[in-house]
Amino acid sequence: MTVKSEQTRQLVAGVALRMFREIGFAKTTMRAIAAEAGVSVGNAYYYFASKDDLVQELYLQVQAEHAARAAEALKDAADLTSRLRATLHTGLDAMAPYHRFGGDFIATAIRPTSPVNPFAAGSTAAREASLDIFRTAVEAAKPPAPKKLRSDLPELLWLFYMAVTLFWVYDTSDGQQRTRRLVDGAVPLITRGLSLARVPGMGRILDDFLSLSRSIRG
Amino acid sequence: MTVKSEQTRQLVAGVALRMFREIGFAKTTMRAIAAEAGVSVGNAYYYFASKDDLVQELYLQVQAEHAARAAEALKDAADLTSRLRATLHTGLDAMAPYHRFGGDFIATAIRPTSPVNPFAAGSTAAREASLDIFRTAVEAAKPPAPKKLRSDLPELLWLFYMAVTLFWVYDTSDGQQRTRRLVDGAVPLITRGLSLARVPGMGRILDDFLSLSRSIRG
DNA sequence: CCTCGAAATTGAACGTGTTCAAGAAAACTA
DNA sequence: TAGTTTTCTTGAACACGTTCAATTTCGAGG
Repeated sequence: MTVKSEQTRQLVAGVALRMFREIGFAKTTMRAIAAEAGVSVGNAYYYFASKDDLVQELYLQVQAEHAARAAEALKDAADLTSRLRATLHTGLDAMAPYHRFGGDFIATAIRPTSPVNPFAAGSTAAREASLDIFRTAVEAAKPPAPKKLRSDLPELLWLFYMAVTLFWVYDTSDGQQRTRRLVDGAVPLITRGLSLARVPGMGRILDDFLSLSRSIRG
Repeated sequence: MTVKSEQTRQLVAGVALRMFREIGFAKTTMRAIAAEAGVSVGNAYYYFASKDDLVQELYLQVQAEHAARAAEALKDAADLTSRLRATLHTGLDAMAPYHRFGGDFIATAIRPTSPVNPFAAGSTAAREASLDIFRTAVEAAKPPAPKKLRSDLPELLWLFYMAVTLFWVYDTSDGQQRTRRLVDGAVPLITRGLSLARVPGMGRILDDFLSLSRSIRG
Protein backbone atom coordinates (compact mmCIF):
# COMPACT_ATOMS: atom_id res chain seq x y z
CA MET A 1 0.00 0.00 0.00
CA THR A 2 3.02 2.15 -0.62
CA VAL A 3 1.36 4.86 -2.66
CA LYS A 4 -1.58 5.70 -0.44
CA SER A 5 0.68 5.50 2.56
CA GLU A 6 3.17 7.93 1.07
CA GLN A 7 0.28 10.24 0.27
CA THR A 8 -0.80 10.37 3.89
CA ARG A 9 2.75 10.98 5.00
CA GLN A 10 3.19 13.85 2.58
CA LEU A 11 -0.17 15.25 3.55
CA VAL A 12 0.71 15.36 7.23
CA ALA A 13 4.18 16.76 6.56
CA GLY A 14 2.82 19.38 4.19
CA VAL A 15 0.17 20.57 6.60
CA ALA A 16 2.65 20.64 9.46
CA LEU A 17 5.26 22.68 7.57
CA ARG A 18 2.69 25.14 6.35
CA MET A 19 1.37 25.62 9.87
CA PHE A 20 4.91 26.02 11.19
CA ARG A 21 5.45 28.86 8.72
CA GLU A 22 2.09 30.50 9.30
CA ILE A 23 1.47 30.24 13.02
CA GLY A 24 4.76 29.08 14.50
CA PHE A 25 5.95 25.99 16.29
CA ALA A 26 4.14 26.27 19.60
CA LYS A 27 0.71 26.98 18.17
CA THR A 28 1.01 24.15 15.68
CA THR A 29 -0.29 21.35 17.88
CA MET A 30 -0.33 17.74 16.83
CA ARG A 31 -4.11 17.78 17.21
CA ALA A 32 -4.36 20.81 14.93
CA ILE A 33 -2.13 19.18 12.31
CA ALA A 34 -4.20 16.01 12.41
CA ALA A 35 -7.48 17.91 12.20
CA GLU A 36 -6.28 20.08 9.33
CA ALA A 37 -4.99 17.02 7.47
CA GLY A 38 -8.18 15.09 8.19
CA VAL A 39 -6.51 12.20 9.97
CA SER A 40 -6.41 11.06 13.57
CA VAL A 41 -3.69 12.10 16.00
CA GLY A 42 -2.48 8.54 16.26
CA ASN A 43 -2.18 8.33 12.52
CA ALA A 44 0.13 11.34 12.38
CA TYR A 45 2.27 9.54 14.94
CA TYR A 46 2.33 6.47 12.75
CA TYR A 47 4.39 8.45 10.24
CA PHE A 48 6.27 10.80 12.55
CA ALA A 49 7.47 9.46 15.86
CA SER A 50 7.36 12.88 17.46
CA LYS A 51 6.79 16.53 16.81
CA ASP A 52 10.57 16.85 16.60
CA ASP A 53 10.47 14.46 13.66
CA LEU A 54 8.38 16.98 11.80
CA VAL A 55 11.07 19.53 12.49
CA GLN A 56 13.53 17.08 10.98
CA GLU A 57 11.34 17.00 7.89
CA LEU A 58 11.49 20.77 7.77
CA TYR A 59 15.26 20.69 8.17
CA LEU A 60 15.64 18.34 5.22
CA GLN A 61 13.40 20.46 3.06
CA VAL A 62 15.25 23.69 3.88
CA GLN A 63 18.51 21.94 3.19
CA ALA A 64 17.36 20.70 -0.20
CA GLU A 65 16.24 24.21 -1.01
CA HIS A 66 19.64 25.54 0.05
CA ALA A 67 21.46 23.01 -2.13
CA ALA A 68 19.36 23.91 -5.16
CA ARG A 69 19.76 27.65 -4.72
CA ALA A 70 23.47 27.35 -4.00
CA ALA A 71 24.08 25.23 -7.10
CA GLU A 72 22.38 27.89 -9.18
CA ALA A 73 24.22 30.81 -7.59
CA LEU A 74 27.62 29.12 -7.77
CA LYS A 75 27.40 28.88 -11.55
CA ASP A 76 28.68 32.39 -12.00
CA ALA A 77 30.98 32.70 -9.02
CA ALA A 78 34.60 31.78 -9.51
CA ASP A 79 36.69 33.13 -6.66
CA LEU A 80 36.28 31.81 -3.14
CA THR A 81 34.99 35.08 -1.79
CA SER A 82 31.97 35.25 -4.05
CA ARG A 83 31.39 31.50 -3.82
CA LEU A 84 31.34 31.61 -0.07
CA ARG A 85 29.14 34.67 -0.03
CA ALA A 86 26.70 33.02 -2.43
CA THR A 87 26.61 29.84 -0.36
CA LEU A 88 25.85 31.68 2.85
CA HIS A 89 23.27 34.01 1.35
CA THR A 90 21.38 31.21 -0.35
CA GLY A 91 21.35 29.42 2.99
CA LEU A 92 19.70 32.43 4.58
CA ASP A 93 17.26 32.62 1.66
CA ALA A 94 16.21 29.03 2.24
CA MET A 95 15.58 29.60 5.93
CA ALA A 96 13.84 32.94 5.55
CA PRO A 97 10.21 31.73 5.58
CA TYR A 98 10.78 30.08 8.95
CA HIS A 99 12.41 32.93 10.81
CA ARG A 100 9.66 33.42 13.39
CA PHE A 101 10.01 29.77 14.17
CA GLY A 102 13.82 29.87 14.36
CA GLY A 103 14.03 29.97 18.11
CA ASP A 104 12.02 26.84 18.65
CA PHE A 105 13.77 25.16 15.76
CA ILE A 106 17.19 25.79 17.25
CA ALA A 107 16.04 24.75 20.70
CA THR A 108 14.84 21.46 19.23
CA ALA A 109 17.91 20.93 17.09
CA ILE A 110 20.47 21.63 19.77
CA ARG A 111 19.27 18.97 22.19
CA PRO A 112 21.82 16.15 22.00
CA THR A 113 19.11 13.52 21.81
CA SER A 114 17.26 15.25 19.00
CA PRO A 115 17.01 13.58 15.61
CA VAL A 116 17.65 16.99 14.07
CA ASN A 117 20.87 17.78 15.89
CA PRO A 118 23.46 18.54 13.22
CA PHE A 119 26.36 17.55 15.49
CA ALA A 120 24.84 14.31 16.71
CA ALA A 121 25.94 10.95 15.43
CA GLY A 122 22.44 10.08 14.29
CA SER A 123 21.98 12.71 11.64
CA THR A 124 25.16 12.07 9.73
CA ALA A 125 23.38 12.01 6.40
CA ALA A 126 21.77 15.39 6.86
CA ARG A 127 25.03 16.95 8.00
CA GLU A 128 26.96 15.44 5.10
CA ALA A 129 24.48 16.88 2.64
CA SER A 130 24.92 20.29 4.18
CA LEU A 131 28.69 19.89 4.26
CA ASP A 132 28.70 18.98 0.59
CA ILE A 133 27.41 22.41 -0.31
CA PHE A 134 30.49 23.92 1.31
CA ARG A 135 32.78 21.33 -0.24
CA THR A 136 31.57 22.34 -3.66
CA ALA A 137 32.05 26.00 -2.84
CA VAL A 138 35.66 25.41 -1.82
CA GLU A 139 36.78 22.79 -4.30
CA ALA A 140 35.82 24.56 -7.49
CA ALA A 141 37.16 27.93 -6.39
CA LYS A 142 39.64 29.75 -8.63
CA PRO A 143 42.18 30.62 -7.45
CA PRO A 144 42.18 27.59 -5.13
CA ALA A 145 42.40 27.88 -1.37
CA PRO A 146 45.80 27.28 0.25
CA LYS A 147 46.68 23.61 -0.04
CA LYS A 148 47.41 23.21 3.63
CA LEU A 149 43.90 23.78 4.84
CA ARG A 150 41.88 22.95 1.78
CA SER A 151 40.67 19.68 3.22
CA ASP A 152 39.65 21.21 6.57
CA LEU A 153 38.10 24.30 5.14
CA PRO A 154 34.63 22.94 4.30
CA GLU A 155 34.04 21.75 7.85
CA LEU A 156 35.29 24.97 9.34
CA LEU A 157 33.13 27.03 7.02
CA TRP A 158 30.15 24.85 7.80
CA LEU A 159 30.78 25.57 11.47
CA PHE A 160 30.81 29.26 10.64
CA TYR A 161 27.53 28.75 8.84
CA MET A 162 26.07 27.24 12.01
CA ALA A 163 27.22 30.31 13.93
CA VAL A 164 25.66 32.59 11.31
CA THR A 165 22.42 30.64 11.64
CA LEU A 166 22.44 31.16 15.38
CA PHE A 167 22.99 34.87 14.84
CA TRP A 168 20.16 34.91 12.32
CA VAL A 169 17.76 33.39 14.83
CA TYR A 170 18.34 36.28 17.20
CA ASP A 171 18.32 38.87 14.44
CA THR A 172 15.11 40.85 14.67
CA SER A 173 16.12 43.51 12.14
CA ASP A 174 13.95 43.98 9.04
CA GLY A 175 14.38 40.95 6.80
CA GLN A 176 17.36 39.97 8.97
CA GLN A 177 19.51 42.47 7.10
CA ARG A 178 21.90 42.53 10.04
CA THR A 179 22.81 38.94 9.34
CA ARG A 180 23.27 39.79 5.65
CA ARG A 181 25.71 42.50 6.62
CA LEU A 182 27.51 40.12 8.93
CA VAL A 183 28.01 37.73 6.04
CA ASP A 184 29.13 40.47 3.67
CA GLY A 185 31.61 41.74 6.23
CA ALA A 186 32.90 38.41 7.45
CA VAL A 187 33.43 36.65 4.13
CA PRO A 188 36.19 38.95 2.79
CA LEU A 189 37.82 38.80 6.22
CA ILE A 190 37.85 35.03 6.06
CA THR A 191 39.33 34.84 2.58
CA ARG A 192 41.89 37.50 3.41
CA GLY A 193 42.72 35.55 6.55
CA LEU A 194 43.21 32.44 4.47
CA SER A 195 45.83 34.07 2.30
CA LEU A 196 47.79 34.76 5.47
CA ALA A 197 48.38 31.03 5.62
CA ARG A 198 51.06 31.57 3.01
CA VAL A 199 53.09 34.25 4.76
CA PRO A 200 56.16 32.90 6.56
CA GLY A 201 56.02 32.65 10.34
CA MET A 202 52.37 31.86 10.12
CA GLY A 203 52.90 28.23 9.34
CA ARG A 204 53.50 26.99 12.84
CA ILE A 205 50.45 28.55 14.46
CA LEU A 206 48.26 27.41 11.59
CA ASP A 207 49.61 23.88 11.89
CA ASP A 208 48.85 23.88 15.58
CA PHE A 209 45.37 25.16 14.95
CA LEU A 210 44.67 22.52 12.34
CA SER A 211 46.07 19.74 14.47
CA LEU A 212 43.93 20.83 17.42
CA SER A 213 40.88 21.09 15.21
CA ARG A 214 41.52 17.58 13.88
CA SER A 215 42.17 16.00 17.24
CA ILE A 216 38.95 17.51 18.57
CA ARG A 217 36.87 16.14 15.74
CA GLY A 218 38.58 12.80 15.42
CA MET B 1 5.98 37.21 56.07
CA THR B 2 9.33 37.68 54.40
CA VAL B 3 11.26 35.06 56.30
CA LYS B 4 8.90 32.11 55.98
CA SER B 5 8.27 33.06 52.39
CA GLU B 6 11.98 33.10 51.57
CA GLN B 7 12.27 29.73 53.27
CA THR B 8 9.68 28.19 50.99
CA ARG B 9 11.34 29.70 47.95
CA GLN B 10 14.72 28.32 48.93
CA LEU B 11 13.18 24.98 49.75
CA VAL B 12 11.60 24.65 46.31
CA ALA B 13 14.72 25.88 44.53
CA GLY B 14 16.95 23.56 46.55
CA VAL B 15 14.83 20.50 45.90
CA ALA B 16 14.58 21.36 42.20
CA LEU B 17 18.32 21.82 41.73
CA ARG B 18 19.12 18.63 43.58
CA MET B 19 16.64 16.70 41.46
CA PHE B 20 18.06 18.28 38.30
CA ARG B 21 21.49 16.97 39.28
CA GLU B 22 20.31 13.56 40.35
CA ILE B 23 17.66 12.56 37.84
CA GLY B 24 17.92 15.15 35.07
CA PHE B 25 15.66 17.83 33.71
CA ALA B 26 12.93 15.78 32.06
CA LYS B 27 12.31 13.44 34.99
CA THR B 28 12.20 16.32 37.43
CA THR B 29 8.53 17.18 37.07
CA MET B 30 6.91 20.12 38.79
CA ARG B 31 4.69 17.67 40.61
CA ALA B 32 7.71 15.73 41.86
CA ILE B 33 9.44 18.89 43.02
CA ALA B 34 6.33 19.99 44.87
CA ALA B 35 5.82 16.58 46.46
CA GLU B 36 9.45 16.30 47.52
CA ALA B 37 9.37 19.80 48.98
CA GLY B 38 6.07 19.15 50.69
CA VAL B 39 4.19 21.95 49.01
CA SER B 40 1.47 22.08 46.37
CA VAL B 41 2.18 22.48 42.67
CA GLY B 42 0.50 25.86 42.65
CA ASN B 43 2.70 27.03 45.47
CA ALA B 44 5.86 26.22 43.54
CA TYR B 45 4.45 28.34 40.73
CA TYR B 46 3.87 31.16 43.21
CA TYR B 47 7.64 31.49 43.50
CA PHE B 48 8.77 30.39 40.05
CA ALA B 49 6.71 31.42 37.07
CA SER B 50 7.81 28.40 35.06
CA LYS B 51 10.09 25.42 35.03
CA ASP B 52 12.46 27.55 32.97
CA ASP B 53 12.66 29.94 35.88
CA LEU B 54 14.13 27.15 37.95
CA VAL B 55 16.75 26.70 35.26
CA GLN B 56 17.48 30.40 35.61
CA GLU B 57 18.02 29.80 39.32
CA LEU B 58 20.44 27.04 38.43
CA TYR B 59 22.24 29.29 35.97
CA LEU B 60 22.74 31.96 38.61
CA GLN B 61 24.04 29.45 41.10
CA VAL B 62 26.51 27.91 38.66
CA GLN B 63 27.68 31.37 37.70
CA ALA B 64 28.26 32.38 41.32
CA GLU B 65 30.20 29.18 41.80
CA HIS B 66 32.27 29.97 38.70
CA ALA B 67 33.03 33.49 39.93
CA ALA B 68 34.15 32.21 43.32
CA ARG B 69 36.35 29.48 41.89
CA ALA B 70 37.83 31.77 39.25
CA ALA B 71 38.68 34.44 41.81
CA GLU B 72 40.55 31.85 43.84
CA ALA B 73 42.38 30.36 40.87
CA LEU B 74 43.35 33.73 39.42
CA LYS B 75 45.27 34.62 42.57
CA ASP B 76 48.35 32.79 41.40
CA ALA B 77 48.07 33.26 37.65
CA ALA B 78 49.82 36.26 36.17
CA ASP B 79 50.15 35.82 32.43
CA LEU B 80 47.11 35.83 30.21
CA THR B 81 47.55 32.21 29.14
CA SER B 82 47.29 30.80 32.63
CA ARG B 83 44.59 33.28 33.64
CA LEU B 84 42.46 32.34 30.68
CA ARG B 85 43.04 28.65 31.24
CA ALA B 86 42.08 28.99 34.90
CA THR B 87 38.94 30.93 34.03
CA LEU B 88 37.77 28.34 31.54
CA HIS B 89 38.59 25.33 33.69
CA THR B 90 36.85 26.73 36.75
CA GLY B 91 33.84 27.37 34.55
CA LEU B 92 33.80 23.72 33.56
CA ASP B 93 34.25 22.74 37.21
CA ALA B 94 31.20 24.74 38.19
CA MET B 95 29.06 23.12 35.52
CA ALA B 96 30.32 19.59 36.08
CA PRO B 97 27.55 18.34 38.40
CA TYR B 98 24.94 19.21 35.82
CA HIS B 99 26.47 17.60 32.76
CA ARG B 100 23.75 15.02 32.19
CA PHE B 101 21.33 17.86 32.21
CA GLY B 102 23.38 20.05 29.88
CA GLY B 103 21.41 19.27 26.76
CA ASP B 104 18.10 20.34 28.20
CA PHE B 105 19.72 23.31 29.85
CA ILE B 106 21.13 24.56 26.56
CA ALA B 107 17.88 23.90 24.75
CA THR B 108 16.09 26.02 27.34
CA ALA B 109 18.71 28.74 27.38
CA ILE B 110 18.99 29.16 23.64
CA ARG B 111 15.33 29.93 23.02
CA PRO B 112 15.17 33.67 22.33
CA THR B 113 12.20 34.10 24.64
CA SER B 114 13.84 32.28 27.53
CA PRO B 115 14.65 34.18 30.72
CA VAL B 116 17.94 32.27 30.80
CA ASN B 117 19.14 33.21 27.33
CA PRO B 118 22.59 34.75 27.75
CA PHE B 119 22.29 36.75 24.52
CA ALA B 120 18.80 38.08 25.16
CA ALA B 121 18.15 41.61 26.30
CA GLY B 122 16.35 40.41 29.39
CA SER B 123 19.20 38.68 31.16
CA THR B 124 21.70 41.52 30.94
CA ALA B 125 22.58 41.24 34.62
CA ALA B 126 23.45 37.56 34.43
CA ARG B 127 25.53 38.06 31.30
CA GLU B 128 27.37 41.02 32.77
CA ALA B 129 28.28 38.96 35.82
CA SER B 130 29.69 36.27 33.58
CA LEU B 131 31.48 38.82 31.44
CA ASP B 132 33.08 40.34 34.52
CA ILE B 133 34.92 37.12 35.19
CA PHE B 134 36.59 37.45 31.80
CA ARG B 135 37.21 41.17 32.26
CA THR B 136 39.12 40.39 35.43
CA ALA B 137 41.10 37.69 33.69
CA VAL B 138 42.17 40.09 30.93
CA GLU B 139 42.66 43.33 32.82
CA ALA B 140 45.03 42.09 35.49
CA ALA B 141 47.15 40.04 33.10
CA LYS B 142 50.92 40.62 33.02
CA PRO B 143 52.16 41.23 30.43
CA PRO B 144 49.01 43.02 29.28
CA ALA B 145 47.14 42.12 26.13
CA PRO B 146 47.74 44.25 23.03
CA LYS B 147 46.20 47.68 23.57
CA LYS B 148 44.26 47.61 20.35
CA LEU B 149 41.93 44.81 21.31
CA ARG B 150 42.08 44.91 25.06
CA SER B 151 38.61 46.38 25.35
CA ASP B 152 37.03 43.87 22.98
CA LEU B 153 38.83 40.86 24.32
CA PRO B 154 36.59 40.02 27.29
CA GLU B 155 33.49 39.82 25.12
CA LEU B 156 35.26 37.73 22.51
CA LEU B 157 36.62 35.37 25.12
CA TRP B 158 33.21 35.08 26.70
CA LEU B 159 31.87 34.12 23.31
CA PHE B 160 34.56 31.48 23.09
CA TYR B 161 33.49 30.29 26.53
CA MET B 162 29.93 29.87 25.21
CA ALA B 163 31.30 27.78 22.37
CA VAL B 164 33.31 25.67 24.81
CA THR B 165 30.17 25.16 26.86
CA LEU B 166 28.33 23.97 23.79
CA PHE B 167 31.16 21.55 23.05
CA TRP B 168 31.07 20.36 26.66
CA VAL B 169 27.38 19.57 26.43
CA TYR B 170 28.06 17.18 23.57
CA ASP B 171 31.19 15.76 25.17
CA THR B 172 30.46 12.26 26.40
CA SER B 173 34.07 11.37 27.22
CA ASP B 174 34.96 10.40 30.79
CA GLY B 175 34.68 13.48 32.97
CA GLN B 176 34.49 15.53 29.77
CA GLN B 177 38.26 15.30 29.44
CA ARG B 178 37.92 16.05 25.74
CA THR B 179 36.68 19.52 26.58
CA ARG B 180 39.57 19.94 29.01
CA ARG B 181 41.99 19.10 26.24
CA LEU B 182 40.23 21.51 23.91
CA VAL B 183 40.74 24.29 26.45
CA ASP B 184 44.37 23.37 27.04
CA GLY B 185 45.03 23.31 23.33
CA ALA B 186 43.06 26.38 22.35
CA VAL B 187 44.20 28.78 25.05
CA PRO B 188 47.88 28.95 24.00
CA LEU B 189 46.72 29.29 20.41
CA ILE B 190 44.58 32.25 21.36
CA THR B 191 47.30 34.04 23.26
CA ARG B 192 49.83 33.35 20.53
CA GLY B 193 47.31 34.66 18.03
CA LEU B 194 46.92 37.81 20.08
CA SER B 195 50.61 38.58 19.89
CA LEU B 196 50.29 38.52 16.12
CA ALA B 197 48.32 41.72 16.50
CA ARG B 198 51.65 43.48 16.88
CA VAL B 199 53.37 42.21 13.73
CA PRO B 200 53.23 44.67 10.85
CA GLY B 201 50.86 43.94 8.01
CA MET B 202 48.43 42.44 10.47
CA GLY B 203 47.00 45.74 11.57
CA ARG B 204 44.59 46.27 8.75
CA ILE B 205 42.89 42.90 8.88
CA LEU B 206 42.63 43.09 12.65
CA ASP B 207 41.10 46.56 12.43
CA ASP B 208 38.55 45.28 9.98
CA PHE B 209 37.75 42.35 12.20
CA LEU B 210 37.28 44.55 15.24
CA SER B 211 35.17 47.06 13.38
CA LEU B 212 32.93 44.28 12.05
CA SER B 213 32.66 42.75 15.49
CA ARG B 214 31.69 46.13 16.95
CA SER B 215 29.19 46.98 14.27
CA ILE B 216 27.53 43.63 14.78
CA ARG B 217 27.16 44.06 18.51
CA GLY B 218 26.31 47.76 18.52
C1' DC C 1 -8.07 40.34 71.47
C1' DC C 2 -10.43 41.12 67.12
C1' DT C 3 -10.71 42.55 62.27
C1' DC C 4 -9.45 42.99 57.82
C1' DG C 5 -6.56 43.20 53.77
C1' DA C 6 -2.51 41.13 51.81
C1' DA C 7 0.38 37.25 51.19
C1' DA C 8 0.71 32.46 50.75
C1' DT C 9 -1.23 28.00 49.66
C1' DT C 10 -4.28 24.62 47.70
C1' DG C 11 -5.84 21.27 44.16
C1' DA C 12 -8.86 20.70 40.40
C1' DA C 13 -8.88 21.74 35.57
C1' DC C 14 -7.04 22.87 30.82
C1' DG C 15 -4.47 21.86 26.67
C1' DT C 16 -0.31 19.76 25.42
C1' DG C 17 2.82 15.70 23.34
C1' DT C 18 2.72 10.93 23.33
C1' DT C 19 1.17 5.94 23.83
C1' DC C 20 -1.39 1.94 22.84
C1' DA C 21 -4.95 -1.63 22.60
C1' DA C 22 -8.24 -2.26 19.38
C1' DG C 23 -10.10 -2.41 14.94
C1' DA C 24 -10.43 -1.52 9.73
C1' DA C 25 -8.33 -1.87 5.27
C1' DA C 26 -5.21 -3.73 2.20
C1' DA C 27 -2.12 -7.24 0.49
C1' DC C 28 -0.91 -11.74 0.20
C1' DT C 29 -1.54 -16.99 0.00
C1' DA C 30 -3.71 -21.01 -1.40
C1' DT D 1 -12.89 -16.85 -3.55
C1' DA D 2 -11.76 -17.47 1.54
C1' DG D 3 -8.51 -17.14 5.04
C1' DT D 4 -4.47 -14.95 6.92
C1' DT D 5 -1.03 -11.72 7.73
C1' DT D 6 0.63 -7.09 7.37
C1' DT D 7 -0.19 -2.31 7.12
C1' DC D 8 -2.75 1.50 8.41
C1' DT D 9 -6.02 4.06 11.33
C1' DT D 10 -8.60 5.29 15.38
C1' DG D 11 -9.61 7.73 19.76
C1' DA D 12 -9.42 7.21 24.56
C1' DA D 13 -6.00 7.57 28.08
C1' DC D 14 -1.67 9.16 30.48
C1' DA D 15 1.61 12.40 32.51
C1' DC D 16 3.20 16.70 31.82
C1' DG D 17 3.57 22.18 32.43
C1' DT D 18 0.64 25.68 33.61
C1' DT D 19 -3.49 28.44 35.33
C1' DC D 20 -6.68 30.13 38.61
C1' DA D 21 -10.70 30.62 41.72
C1' DA D 22 -11.06 29.46 46.23
C1' DT D 23 -9.15 28.98 50.78
C1' DT D 24 -6.01 29.48 54.56
C1' DT D 25 -2.47 31.95 57.03
C1' DC D 26 -0.28 35.98 58.40
C1' DG D 27 0.65 40.66 60.26
C1' DA D 28 -0.81 45.22 61.33
C1' DG D 29 -4.30 48.67 63.20
C1' DG D 30 -7.90 49.47 66.39
